[in-house]
Amino acid sequence: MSVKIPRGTQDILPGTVEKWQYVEAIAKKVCQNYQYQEIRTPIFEHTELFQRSVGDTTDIVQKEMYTFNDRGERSLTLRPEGTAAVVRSFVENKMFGQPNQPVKLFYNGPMFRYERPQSGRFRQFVQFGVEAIGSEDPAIDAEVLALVMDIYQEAGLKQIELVVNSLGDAESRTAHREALVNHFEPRIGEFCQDCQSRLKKNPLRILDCKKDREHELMSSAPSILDFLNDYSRTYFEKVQKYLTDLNIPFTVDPTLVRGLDYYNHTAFEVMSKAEGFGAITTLCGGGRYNGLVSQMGGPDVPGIGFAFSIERLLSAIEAEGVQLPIEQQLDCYLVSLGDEAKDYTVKLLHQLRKAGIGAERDYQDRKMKAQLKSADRLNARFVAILGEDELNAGKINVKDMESGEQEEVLLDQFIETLKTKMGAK
RNA sequence: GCGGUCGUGGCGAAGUGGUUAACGCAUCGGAUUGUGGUUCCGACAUUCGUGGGUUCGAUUCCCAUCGGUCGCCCCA
Repeated sequence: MSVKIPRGTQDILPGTVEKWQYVEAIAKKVCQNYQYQEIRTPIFEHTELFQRSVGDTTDIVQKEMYTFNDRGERSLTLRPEGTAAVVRSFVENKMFGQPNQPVKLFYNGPMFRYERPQSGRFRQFVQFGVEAIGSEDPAIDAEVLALVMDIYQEAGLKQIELVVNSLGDAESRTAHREALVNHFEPRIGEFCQDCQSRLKKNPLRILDCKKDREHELMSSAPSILDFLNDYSRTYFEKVQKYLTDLNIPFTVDPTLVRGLDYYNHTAFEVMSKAEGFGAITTLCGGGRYNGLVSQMGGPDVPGIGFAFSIERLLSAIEAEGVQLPIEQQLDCYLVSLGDEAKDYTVKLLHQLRKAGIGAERDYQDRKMKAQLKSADRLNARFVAILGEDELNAGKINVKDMESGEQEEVLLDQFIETLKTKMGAK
């Protein structure tokens, strides 16, 4: 049996790759408008980087990492997310010393998680992400949120929802967590298995359990928003004010949790509301990570960022029925008949291309009818037909595939004529 | 890590324990010795994911395995 593609990975073939190029170009363009610059970091990092930043107890670190030892017995890991590496690079390259702060970066590249594939989930997937490191101004939070919503809007998505929450600082979170445990623990036996394990791991998750949604303890559970200290609350209110000023619709969801340890204060998700999108509706996740930079050995500078997967963006585009303007077109298809003409076509084709004209020919030695069929399939605007008769007369037939009109021109004037015709259209 | 479901030509998709595995699309050839997108005719799976078992005989039944797909945990 032949070797097949590894589980959870995919080939992106011509016909589909154009969609990727299109949305990636949009994302880069929007980042340029917001003055974010691209950063490229390695596909793999020292395992320790993710253990320390993402968190030892998270699912990502505990069961989803592609970890291996290299020949020097170093433990390396294919990156499961982007923020850790960007922060590592920020510290390692001393970007905190650059004149313009915050440092505003974006990245686009493959991430790897060992999981069972399902709708919207792969083992290798591409994340486009943004990080703004070095500012703790609610305005930068709003900017980052505006940025991602801009990308989705430019991509044509309408049925999306921005959900925000504040996780507060470490102090607020600890107090809230304690309150949650106290609230649920006495009657945790009435909840599902998942919730029972959530109580210790991440009690906040109990709140968005699908099975125990109706339990009376749910609605009476303490909200994180009641545990925010003055600074956290004011900060969150300012972020919301700015979003409102920017006319960016959003909803506050006090049960919104982020899966990685380093988040605090502003946390957010963008969800798709499109019909039939599948069980996983999160398109984008992000939040603030004050403290991560210092934890990685840098100065105590704050940061905020997000990441979305191109796969899910494209799924959302498909679910909403958005048509991307990526029609392929060919300027000129060269039809040749007879050995002499075919030989001549080699040169002519090259001349066309050098003149900036997209050109193609037949390499299967097929009949004229079949060559025209190919031209049609390639969506050729013009076809140039060169047979023995034309060649002997120093001429070539130029056919407009839309009107069907055909004109015989001198070979010497062929390229100029074609350019004129193309410009006229 | 757990569960549902599926696995037949390039694609979509019928089908049966038994000598030739429907059909549609696509492709290629011809009708039209040099003119496309329409039409007509013709060609196109020693083979039914892989391995094993039951059987006189399996693509069809059973088991295992791999993979797709959908869901759970979790997440982009």
